[in-house]
Amino acid sequence: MHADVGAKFIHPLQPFLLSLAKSSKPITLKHCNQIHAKLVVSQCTLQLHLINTLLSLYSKGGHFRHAHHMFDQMPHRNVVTWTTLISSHLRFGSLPKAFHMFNLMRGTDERPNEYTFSVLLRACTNPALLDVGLQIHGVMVRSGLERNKFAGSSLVYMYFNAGNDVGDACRAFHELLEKDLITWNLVISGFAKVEDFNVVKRLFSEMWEVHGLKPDHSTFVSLLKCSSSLEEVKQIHGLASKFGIDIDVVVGSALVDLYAKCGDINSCIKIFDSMEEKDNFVWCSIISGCTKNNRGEEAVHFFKDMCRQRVKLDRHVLSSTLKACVEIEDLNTGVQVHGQMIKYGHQNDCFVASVLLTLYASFGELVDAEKLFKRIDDKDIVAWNSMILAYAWLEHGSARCMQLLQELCRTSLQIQSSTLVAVLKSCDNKSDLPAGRQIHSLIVKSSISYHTLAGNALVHMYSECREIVDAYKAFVDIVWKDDGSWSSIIGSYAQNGMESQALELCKEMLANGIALTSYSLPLCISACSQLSAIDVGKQLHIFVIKLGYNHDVYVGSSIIDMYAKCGNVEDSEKAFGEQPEPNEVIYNAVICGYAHHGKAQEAIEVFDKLEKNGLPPNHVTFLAVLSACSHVGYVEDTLYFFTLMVNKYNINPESEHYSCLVDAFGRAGRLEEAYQIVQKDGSESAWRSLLSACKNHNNTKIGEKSAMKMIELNASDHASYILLSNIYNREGKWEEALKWREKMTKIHVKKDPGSSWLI
DNA sequence: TTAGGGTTAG
Repeated sequence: MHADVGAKFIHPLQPFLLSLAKSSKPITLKHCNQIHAKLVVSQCTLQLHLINTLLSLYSKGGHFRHAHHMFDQMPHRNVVTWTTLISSHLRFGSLPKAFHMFNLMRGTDERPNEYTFSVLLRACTNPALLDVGLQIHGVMVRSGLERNKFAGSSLVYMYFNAGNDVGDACRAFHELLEKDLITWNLVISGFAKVEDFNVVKRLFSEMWEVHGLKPDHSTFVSLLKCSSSLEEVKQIHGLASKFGIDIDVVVGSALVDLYAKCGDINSCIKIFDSMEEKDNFVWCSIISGCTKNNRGEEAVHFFKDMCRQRVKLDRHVLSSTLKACVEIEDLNTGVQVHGQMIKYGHQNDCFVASVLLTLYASFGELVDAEKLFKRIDDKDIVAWNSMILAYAWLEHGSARCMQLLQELCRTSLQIQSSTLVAVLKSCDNKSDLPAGRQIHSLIVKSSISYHTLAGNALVHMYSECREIVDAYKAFVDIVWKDDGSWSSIIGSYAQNGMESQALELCKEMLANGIALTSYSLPLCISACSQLSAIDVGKQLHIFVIKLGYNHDVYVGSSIIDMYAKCGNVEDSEKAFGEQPEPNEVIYNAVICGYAHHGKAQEAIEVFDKLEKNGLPPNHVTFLAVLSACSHVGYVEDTLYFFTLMVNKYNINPESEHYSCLVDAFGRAGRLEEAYQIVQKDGSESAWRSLLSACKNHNNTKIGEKSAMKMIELNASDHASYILLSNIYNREGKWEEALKWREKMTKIHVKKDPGSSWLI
């Protein structure tokens, strides 16, 4: 005779202990020890129900070793003691120890009850543990607890999550002797996970209308989980309001998330604002919801609100905010978030650090990105992908990408197709072709070559490496060609001098039922520009209007450029005038057009307009306006814009900018000044401009220097030899002239035959 | 006294 001698007697500590056990707050070790001491002092250590409660307090507070130690010291144990400790092992993540305990228990007189089975089955919720779950099911049948409400509903849960057939879960559900709300919710959630909206709706009606069980927040969350359209979300939202559950923090959070996924950001914000209680989930949902709907600024705004309200930030909120910073290119807020990461101890968290790494890398802060990557605690495949992508953005980053890929192969992580796609992005130069081919073979080996994304990346890589035949082969291999696949191959042809073939592919794409998009349209339109194919260009322009892409800046700028290059300045101007919100790319296109047509005055006027609209001109804008001015011999204007670029806009002049300046001075015959400028830059193109000016102004002295320099920089360029020999010819220095012509033949440099053609 | 369902991030 032993245990629970005072079981019927209610000890003064019991209500207190129970209230602690029911509380959701974890209890400190000190507090647990104090209670333990009180039980010892009041000689209650033989009252098993009190000791069991204390055991569960130790376990729930995370004081696992103390719980285990206490268990070892206990002279008497009942089924509750064993179940509590098994649950404690599972809470701590040790499945083998939990099952070991279960086996030890079966060696005693204590029989497992419905709670014991429930705890064990809850641990078997992944397919790898289905066998274990089946064994427990067998033991349960022998215990006669299979149809028990608790044990049986855990069986339903196990089959939904670990099983491969919802039929097993349904059978377990129908066998149950008693079904409560939680049991119904389990089966509804099970079908919601497999996105069977019709079954979910039928179960919902049966539960409420036939069995009279009132749905709760959990039921609605499952209903929301499998709704896919805005209409369905609105329906469920209405139903939840009827039951008065729409204000629940969990349902509200799910609603915010789903409205965002359906693109109805206004409803999201409305629900968010109406919620009295806001937890981290809902803050995270609103922040990521805004980001998903291209409202990154608002996402950042919500984050700052959250900080002002001194809400504790978790890893979900931090990573969502950082994602918004990446989208809107907001480094300042990103740095603030970094501060908060350190404050809350999340600086080495994989989810958070991976996005911060991407943000730093996108601003070229590679050292910071690398530091973050090195410190990430348990790097997962996404963290590796982020770092590979960071290297891929670098110029000549392929070697580092390949090195990282090798390191990754040495880990136990499974490489994803996105990993290889990231490495392929770094192969953007002819010299990267061997690396690109290596990745191609890896893609074939890992049988993802038929994946659309991997195939598109291969086409793009071969195109960047100027291997058009291989690009086309990779394109042919893609089983499901999407808009991206077609755009990649059209771009590949258009950018490698095969514009008419690009337009043929465009026709083929349309015949295959793939519509023109904002990606493929600019490529096709610019192919027309190169070919001066104004008729096709006009047809594409009609498509643009029909499909509603006329306000897209990429499409718009390609149209402006196409008309200008085809010689139709009026239509180019008209297309410009139709842009509601022109950005700098649109302005650049029109300025370039004027430059092509020698309309310097108009180019300058558009430049002024751009500045007045508060848009920052970039290096392309300056190249356009400088070339417009230099072509017509506006020396002072060219100099003015060059100075403006350097002094006001802090743009470092590139060789092309210097060449324009040299060209302007050269055309005006101010060759000494031009010569001074060329020496500042020293590029081939600047010397070329100077040489051609010398030829036009018969300047032998500087011309000779320029040609020599040109030959030194590029010995295989025929132009310098010819220009030099022409200069000597004009001077009457025939022998010199002949010498340079002979030199040219010797090193197999031949003058390109001139060519011109029109469609 | 032990147990079961739900929402968020890269």
